[in-house]
Amino acid sequence: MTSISEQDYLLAIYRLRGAESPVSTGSLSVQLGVAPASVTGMLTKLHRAGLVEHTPYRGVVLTQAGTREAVRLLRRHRLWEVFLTRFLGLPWDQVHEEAHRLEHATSDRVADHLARFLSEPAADPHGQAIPDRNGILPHRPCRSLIDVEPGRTVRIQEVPDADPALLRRLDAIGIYPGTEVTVAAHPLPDGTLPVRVGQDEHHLDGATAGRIYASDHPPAGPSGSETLERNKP
Amino acid sequence: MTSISEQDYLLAIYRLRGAESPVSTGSLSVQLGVAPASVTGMLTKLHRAGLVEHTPYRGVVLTQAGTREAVRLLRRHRLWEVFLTRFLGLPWDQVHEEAHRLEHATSDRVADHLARFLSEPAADPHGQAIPDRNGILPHRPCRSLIDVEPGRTVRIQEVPDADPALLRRLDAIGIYPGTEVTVAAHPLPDGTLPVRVGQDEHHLDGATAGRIYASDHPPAGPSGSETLERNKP
DNA sequence: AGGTATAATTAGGCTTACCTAATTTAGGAG
DNA sequence: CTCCTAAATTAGGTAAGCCTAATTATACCT
Repeated sequence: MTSISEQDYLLAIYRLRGAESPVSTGSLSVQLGVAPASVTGMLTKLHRAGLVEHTPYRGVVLTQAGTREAVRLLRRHRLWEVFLTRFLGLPWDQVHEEAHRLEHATSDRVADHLARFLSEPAADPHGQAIPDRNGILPHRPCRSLIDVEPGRTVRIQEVPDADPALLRRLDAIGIYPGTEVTVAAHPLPDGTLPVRVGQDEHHLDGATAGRIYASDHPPAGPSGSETLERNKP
Repeated sequence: MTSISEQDYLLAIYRLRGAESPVSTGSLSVQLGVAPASVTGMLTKLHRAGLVEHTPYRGVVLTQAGTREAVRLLRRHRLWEVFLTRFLGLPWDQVHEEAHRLEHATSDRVADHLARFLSEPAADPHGQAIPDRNGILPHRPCRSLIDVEPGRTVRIQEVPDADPALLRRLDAIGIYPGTEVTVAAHPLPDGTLPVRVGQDEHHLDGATAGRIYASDHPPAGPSGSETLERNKP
C-alpha cells in the first residue's frame, strides 16, 4: 500500500520525466517543497518497494511498477480537473490544487465511474492528455512554442497546469487549448517571445513559452479534427 | 489546521451524539478501530485545541467549534454520497467508504460548488439529512421502527449507512427511504421485529430495526410532500 | 592533475498517531 | 463501607515523514 507521500513522490518524478531519464534529488526537492535530505530518505524507501531505481548521486528513474502507479494517479488528477471545471464551474487556475487532494482519495472504482460519467475525456482543462484505464497515454504530435518557426500559426494544445497566476494571465490574453496563435518573431534579447492572438500581440517570457505546446494545423480550415472544450462553462 | 485523524475523531464523536451527551472512550475506540489508549491521547490533543471538552473517566463532548467542524465534514460526506450514487451510479452500500476518503480532500469551495451542482440536496442516499452550508441540519420528525405501534404503516426516512452487508439486505427486501412499511407485530421473543413491505413479511433484528427511522404519514395519500430519490439510477 | 563549488547523502532529532503493558479510577455488589 | 471489576489513563515504544547540520561525492575549472 503506497502512502499519500509516496504517491506524491511518484507523481512528481513522473512529471519530471522520470519514466524516461533520471531525475535529480534537487529538482524533486523543489517540486515537492521538501528538504533534499527528505527526498533521499523517501527514494531509498521507494527503491526498497520496487517502485523506483535509485543510484546515489546519479538520480532516480521509475520502474515499470512505479510508472504504472504514477499514471494511475495522473489519470485521477486530470479526471477530477475535468469534473471540477466542466460540472462544478471552478476556474481553471484553481482545479490543480483541488484535484491534487482528491486524487489520493479516489479508488479505481470511482475513477472508472468518473471517467465514464465524463465520457472518457481525452484531455484535462489545460489540454494535458488523460491516460486511459490501462495506463495508455494518447500521443499527440505537438511541440513547444519556442520551437515554432516565426510566422507560423499553430493551435494551442497544452498549457502548464500548476501555476494559478500564470493561468489567469494566459486566460486574460486568450491562450488556452484550441486557440490559434501566431509566433510573430524570434525570441527577443530579453528572452520573451512575441505572439499574436487574434488582433493582439503579447510577449511570453521564455520559461512560459517553453511549457506551452501547440500543433501545426491546416492554415486553410479554421477548425481541426476536434476542438478541446473551453475551460469555463 | 485539523489533521485527517483529528477530523475522523470529531466526526465519530458527533455520530455517537457527542454534541448532546458525553461519549465514552470505549465506544470511540470501537467506532474508529483503534486502541482505547490511542483515543485518550487524541482526546487530550483535541481538548487542547478547544474542539472537545474531555473530563477523564467521564467521557467527551464536542465544543461549539468541534461541532461546527464535525458538521462541515458530515456535509461533505453526504454530498459525496449523493454524487456517487446519483451521477456515478455506485450502489448505495459502497458510497460510505468512498465518501469517507473524499470528505477529507474537499475544500469549502468544492463543497459549495458540489452542493449547488446537486441542487442542494436535503438528504443522502440513505435518507440522512445534509447540513446546509451554515451547518444547519433540517429537522425531520421521525422515530425508530421499534417505537412504532404494531399495525401502523409508516414511511422509511433513514437507514444506517455504514454497513454494506446490511444495506444489501435492506435493498433486497425493498427497504429504503420512501418505502412504506407496516409494523406487523410487537418484537418477537428472539428480538426480531416483523414488518410488511408490499406483500412480503420480513423479520428485522432488533439492532437493525432500532437504527431505521420512519415518519408517520397520511395513510390515505400514497405520496407525501416530497419523495426522496431512489438509491439507484 | 588538483582544488573547489555544488549537489547529495548520512546522522541525529522532532511530531503525529498508533501500539502494548501497567496503573488508576469509578461505581456497583456484598 | 469495602472490595472488585470494567473502563480509562499513564508509561514507554514504534514507524512515517519531515527537519537541520555535518559529511561526502561529483564534476567543473584552471
